[in-house]
Amino acid sequence: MPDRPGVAGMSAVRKPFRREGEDLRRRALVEATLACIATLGMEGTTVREIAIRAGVTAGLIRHYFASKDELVLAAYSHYVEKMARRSREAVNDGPPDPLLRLALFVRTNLSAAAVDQTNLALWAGFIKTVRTSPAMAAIHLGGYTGYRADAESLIGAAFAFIKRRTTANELRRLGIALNAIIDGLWLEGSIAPGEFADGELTTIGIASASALLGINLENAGLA
Amino acid sequence: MPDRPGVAGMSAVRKPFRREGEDLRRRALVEATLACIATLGMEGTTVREIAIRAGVTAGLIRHYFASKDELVLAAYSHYVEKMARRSREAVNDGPPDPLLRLALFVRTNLSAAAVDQTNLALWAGFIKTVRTSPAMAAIHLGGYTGYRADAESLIGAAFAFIKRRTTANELRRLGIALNAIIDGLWLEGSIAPGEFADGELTTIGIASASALLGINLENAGLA
DNA sequence: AAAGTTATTATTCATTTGTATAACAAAGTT
DNA sequence: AACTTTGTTATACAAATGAATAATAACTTT
Repeated sequence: MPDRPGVAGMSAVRKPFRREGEDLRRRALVEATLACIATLGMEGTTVREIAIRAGVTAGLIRHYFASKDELVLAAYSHYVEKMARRSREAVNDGPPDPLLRLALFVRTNLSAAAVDQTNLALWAGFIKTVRTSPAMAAIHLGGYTGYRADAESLIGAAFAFIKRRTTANELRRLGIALNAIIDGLWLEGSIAPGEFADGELTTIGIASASALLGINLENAGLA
Repeated sequence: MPDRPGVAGMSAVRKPFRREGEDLRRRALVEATLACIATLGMEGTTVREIAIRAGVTAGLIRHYFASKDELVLAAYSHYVEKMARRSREAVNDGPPDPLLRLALFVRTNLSAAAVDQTNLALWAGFIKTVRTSPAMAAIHLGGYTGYRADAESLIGAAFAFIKRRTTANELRRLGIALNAIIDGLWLEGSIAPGEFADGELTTIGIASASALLGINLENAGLA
C-alpha cells in the first residue's frame, strides 16, 4: 500500500517529473548510493532508499542499471576514482620540490577531509563486497596499486633530489611501508575521531615518514 | 514448506537433538556467527544460516539471545577478546628481553595467522556496525585502546632497557605510529594476499618499526 | 516410574527486498 | 497537430528475513 498517491485511489496524484539526461540521472543515482552506504551501511542501502535520495522512484534504477549490484559497482568505481584523483591533484598542484611534494602527499591523505567516519563507512561497506565479487576486486586492486605506485614514485623523486642511491627493491618496500603508515593512521583516526587532537595524526604521519625514509619532512609542505 | 520433515505430514521426522549446556550452545552460536560473517559477510548472516552452522534450528537462537543483534554483539565481543588475548599471550610467553618482545609483538600481529582474508572479512563486517551501534562502539574502543596501551608499554620497556630517555607524549605518538604501521601492513596484506611474498610483510614491519623507534630489531625475535 | 521443566524443533506471520511489469507522460519528429 | 519514443512512475510479486508462537521431547526431580 503506497502512501504517497491517494489512500485508496482517492486523489491518485502522480509524482510530477522532468526527463533529465542520462548522465545526470546516472550520476545522481551513483551519488545517492554512496550517500546511502556511508549513512546506513550496505544493509540499509535498498533500491527504495537510493531512489528517494536521488529524487526518483525505485523503478527508474532498473532503467539505467541492469541490477542493484551493477549500480553498486558503478558507485564503487566512482568512489575509487574520486579518491585517487584528489590525492594526485593535491600533489600535482603543489610545488615542484620533491620533498615538499612528499610531505604534501602525507598531509593530504591524513587531512580532515580524508579522515572522517563517512569515508570509513564507505570503505568498510565496500570492502566486504570486494572479497566476493571479482568485478569489485578488480576495481579495488586498480585503485590500490595505483596509489602505491604514486607513493613509490614520490619517494624515488625525493631520493634522487637528495642524491641518495636506492634500489627498486628498497623503493618497493618503502612504498609499502609509507602506504601502511598512512592507511593505519587514517584507519585509527576514522574509527575513533575523538581520540586525536587536531592535526595530531598529520604530525605523527610526517614524523613517522621522516624516520622511515631518513628524510626530514617536518618543516616541509607548509605553504 | 520445510523440506526436512516429511513432504506433507508423511513421515514427519523431527530432528533428533540433545540438550547441551547453555555454555556450549552459546559458544557454538557465537562461533557460527563469526564463521558466517567471515564467509558470507554481514548480509549473508541470517539467523537461519547461523543456526545451520551451529547445528541447531533457527528458533533456538531466540532462546539464548533476545535478538539477532544481541548475538552479533556477543560474537564481536568474543572476537575482540580472542585477538587481544592472542597478541598478549604471544608476547608474554616470549623471552624477557624487551627488544625481543617488541619484535615478537610486530611479528605476531603480521603473522600468516593474523593476516588473512577471513580476519579482514570479519573486521570489515563488524566495522560498519561500530558506527551505528553504541554498544558495538564500546566493545571496539575497549579492544583498541588496550591494544595501543600494549604497544606503548612495550616501547617504553625497550627504551628503558637501552637507557633511552623519553616522555609520555613521545611514547604516545610512537605507540600510535607503531600501531598504524602494523594495522596498515595488516590491511594491505589481507586485502591483496597475492601481492606480497612470504614473510615480506613481517620483514617490512620489523624494518619500519626499527626506523621508527631508532632501535635495531632486525636480528631480534628469532628464537 | 510418574510428573514436571525447559531446551529444542516446527510452524506461522508481518515486513522488507530486489525485480518484473504495467500505466503514464514528457519530449522529440514529422 | 498527430504520432512515436522512451524516460518515469506506480503496482505487483515471489523470495527472504527476523521474530513470535505452538508443539514436542530430553532431561531432572521426586
